[in-house]
Amino acid sequence: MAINYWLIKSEPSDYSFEDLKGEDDSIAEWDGVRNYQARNLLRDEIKSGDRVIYYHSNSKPSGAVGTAFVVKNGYPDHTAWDPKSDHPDPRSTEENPIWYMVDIKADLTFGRVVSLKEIKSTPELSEMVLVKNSRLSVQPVTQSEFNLIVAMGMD
DNA sequence: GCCAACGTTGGC
DNA sequence: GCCAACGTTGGC
Repeated sequence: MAINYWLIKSEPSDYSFEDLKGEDDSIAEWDGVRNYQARNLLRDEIKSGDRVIYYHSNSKPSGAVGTAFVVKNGYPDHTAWDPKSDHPDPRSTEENPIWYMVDIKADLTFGRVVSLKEIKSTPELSEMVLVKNSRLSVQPVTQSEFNLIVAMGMD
């Protein structure tokens, strides 16, 4: 089965790509997503083996900084029912989870940031969800968009 | 720090 | 089911 490509956003002051690389095996739970559109992707669409672009939002400059692999399919986000977590949601329970997450493992580290400005000024990338709906924190990208951004980041 | 765009909530 | 109010995201 063909793999799919995604882009995930994080504020580096919250959780950066370097933080991910600092985890055991460079693997982390991608928790805390509290948006239904993104949740549906995490629960239903994003599968182990898929590749993701890691994007730093609210940064200087904002942009893509590396890639990661999905290493675990969607499963309930247990931080939702932990009142001490950063993103508690009392409506979500172990019996009836609302929110989902996947596990990701850092892969390529770009030699430079592929900035949002550069993405916006690249005609081949003008259809990206990132450009059209800047708020979705987990979003699909095409294989050609993925490959082009990697090529730009690794050149 | 400002604020536009967007998603969610809740009154009716 | 509409929509105003509110909260959040994220570029700038």
